[in-house]
Amino acid sequence: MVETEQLRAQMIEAAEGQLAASPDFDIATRSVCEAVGVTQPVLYRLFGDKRGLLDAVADHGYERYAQLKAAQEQTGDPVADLLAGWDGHMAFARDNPALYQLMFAPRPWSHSRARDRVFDLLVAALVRCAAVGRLRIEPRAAAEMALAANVGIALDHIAEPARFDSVERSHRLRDAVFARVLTESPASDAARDDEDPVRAAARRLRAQLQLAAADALEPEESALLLRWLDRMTGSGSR
Amino acid sequence: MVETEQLRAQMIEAAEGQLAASPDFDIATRSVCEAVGVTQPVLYRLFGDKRGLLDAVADHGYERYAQLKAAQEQTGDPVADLLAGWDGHMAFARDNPALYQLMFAPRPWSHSRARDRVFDLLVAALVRCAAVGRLRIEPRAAAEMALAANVGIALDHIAEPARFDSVERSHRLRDAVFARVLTESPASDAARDDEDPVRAAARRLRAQLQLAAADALEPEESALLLRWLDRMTGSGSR
DNA sequence: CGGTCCGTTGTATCGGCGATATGAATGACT
DNA sequence: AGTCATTCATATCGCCGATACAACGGACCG
Repeated sequence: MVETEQLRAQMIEAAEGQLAASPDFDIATRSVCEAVGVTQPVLYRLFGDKRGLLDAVADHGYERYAQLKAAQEQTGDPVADLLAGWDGHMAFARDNPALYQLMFAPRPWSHSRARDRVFDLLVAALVRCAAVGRLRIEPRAAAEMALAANVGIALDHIAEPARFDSVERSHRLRDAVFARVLTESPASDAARDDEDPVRAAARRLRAQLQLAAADALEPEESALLLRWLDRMTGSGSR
Repeated sequence: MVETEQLRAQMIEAAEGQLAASPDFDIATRSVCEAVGVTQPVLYRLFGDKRGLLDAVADHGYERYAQLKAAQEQTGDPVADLLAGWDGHMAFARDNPALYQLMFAPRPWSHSRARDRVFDLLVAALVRCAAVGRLRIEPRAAAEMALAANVGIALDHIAEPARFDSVERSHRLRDAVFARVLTESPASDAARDDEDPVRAAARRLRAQLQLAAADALEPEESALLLRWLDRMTGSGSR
């Protein structure tokens, strides 16, 4: 039944369109079914219930989000990519406010992993920064900070789109977060004065290993090495 | 008609209680009316529609928020009050997730000014910091950054309460924002440059310990540490 | 003191919603 | 060709937000 998958896609697309058009950020299952010419039980067979449909819409929103990110993160400088990623996130929220809220605002009983996948995308971008020695803290901790701040300012902007200095506000918060997350200059000198240089070197090696596995080591050896590096860098958060 | 205002308060209280108990962060007007023994038209006369009721609940939530803030922001150090305000905001979100989302998540056509009043509270706290020369940027710009970041990490925490290092995450973002917002040391102090960094760090750690106890230390150890920090920061300058 | 008028309340109901039971229809497999 | 499982459409249920309407009650005025 390939047609089933096409029908799923059609209903998700219709739901997303109606969600973007709806002023109250909500849709009716009846309306979605009528838009694609099927009856309600079809929806409940394909998605379980309304929440299942919304989860599918949120996951589909991640697909477009990932495409937008993949289309623009191609610079050689990972730090520039990171800053551009913040602005791209804001642009996505501005262009799809209802979908954005569906993806990033807490919904009870939501099974959508859209936010986690965006988190993983951000972690990858931060690991690329760590590989060139520009990251000061663990990538996952940095991603938690940056994503939370980005979502916060984006929801703020959705709630009050009348503000004129929204870009400046966004950049002020962005720079504040990344000033604490990133190092000032390219770490040709890897050692910061107030930190253990051994620890910094270990962190950099771990980032490199996350980007590309070490060919010279067996998988078991790599796993043990990563555990050692975790202990050396004191990463409490998984 | 004083009874009208009492009825309003009763309905708001009932709505807030049912909102906190409801797992889907939603309430039914019928249920609220039954809880206080009135019929539905009464609700629509007092609040206009369901959104009016929710706006009233959000504004009432601000009252409790303001009481919580007024109860704890009484230290002499405005910077310590600011940091404590961040943690108090997180505690409010943790204890009232549904109410918090009602107050701070974007709701279409919402006329509640709860968020703006919280913003004003934050501006006032930042102005007090500026009064002692600790603020680097304009209070309103600083409040926009801090509130957006605080809401972002709070909503993140509501969505995934299973995280264990939530306090560390919150403090990381908090420190990142305020590091850009605040100056390192009192600007009125002429000898700012030759201030002992150890003393500054000790002062900062003492402020941290006043906000939240150190989990890694025993109570006796924390007490001894506080005495040491008092000696390190006490005499000498200001 | 009594009548009229206006605001308030309760009853009943409307239209829409999410979700589902149930019989008809379709297609595959034996 | 017949049987069975799957899928679909009709009809419906229960709940919700919101409202029309008439009965009730008190205030004001003659």
